Amino acid sequence: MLKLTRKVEYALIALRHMQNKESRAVTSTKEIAEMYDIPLELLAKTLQLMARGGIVDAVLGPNGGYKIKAKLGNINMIEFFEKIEGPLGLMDCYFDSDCTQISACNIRSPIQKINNNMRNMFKNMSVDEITQ
Amino acid sequence: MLKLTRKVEYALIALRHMQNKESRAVTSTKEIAEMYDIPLELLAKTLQLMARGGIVDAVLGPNGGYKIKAKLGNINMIEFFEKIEGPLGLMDCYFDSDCTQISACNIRSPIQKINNNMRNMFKNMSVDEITQ
DNA sequence: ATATACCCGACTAAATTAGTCTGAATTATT
DNA sequence: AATAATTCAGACTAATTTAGTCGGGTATAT
Repeated sequence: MLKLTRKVEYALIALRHMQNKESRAVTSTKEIAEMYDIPLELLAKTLQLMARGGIVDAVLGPNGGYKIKAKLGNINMIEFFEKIEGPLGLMDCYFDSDCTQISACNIRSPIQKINNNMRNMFKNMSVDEITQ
Repeated sequence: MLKLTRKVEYALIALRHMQNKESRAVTSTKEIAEMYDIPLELLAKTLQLMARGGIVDAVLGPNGGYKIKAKLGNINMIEFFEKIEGPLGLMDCYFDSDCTQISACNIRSPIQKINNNMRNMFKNMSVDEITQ
């Protein structure tokens, strides 16, 4: 419970790696995958997610790759997580809520407290705090 | 990612339910399972975990059940989670660390920051803040 | 005695996450 | 123009984790 996924880990590793290069430089998926021993296809997918999310820019063709586009100090961890994994909440009843138990449930609002606390914590943390 | 498990939910529901009774009263697994439409066997297991963890007391025999034993204000959420789910960390490398990537990993210590922040948040939250 | 409740561990099923594969589109280089 | 290196996209399979079930035990009020 309460674990990050590999995709998030890989995304952070990739960003941290790119951050140590000059801003013009482009980094290929392969370079990162080999350096950190990460499955190439999976890393590719997370880089694509970051590209769609506007975090990095993709450069096509040979000698292509990615470079950081966004100001990482302006992206908080909730935004980051959600770009990569989708909506974030401690339990499902915040999304689909087709939970049959919901009418009887006595912890909905109390749980919201935990949820809010957690979201606030991550909202107050920017990506570059982690990657820098 | 970052989800609570059902066992934790069920445990909180059960505690909240018991907290609204007089302290002598005993509550059976069945009563809670029916009231909140929770699978009986699974709820039984989480109540057993709480009993082992000293959070509740079990009363055997007919008319038996559970009652709250610990001062819920003195139990923080990390302790609570760990009694029910075992060791808690955002990624596995804090426990087993037979991760082959670990030597190259560039985010170990940065991730520890997130991890600590999260643990601190939950450490500063007591169970009765949720159940009350 | 018997029935009701907790205890415990092994087992199965479902859901989620991790990882793979296949085929396409783009473009620098030759 | 052909080739090779790269990203893009989605379907697929495998592994892991979580959820839930089952069977057999122990304690005890009646």
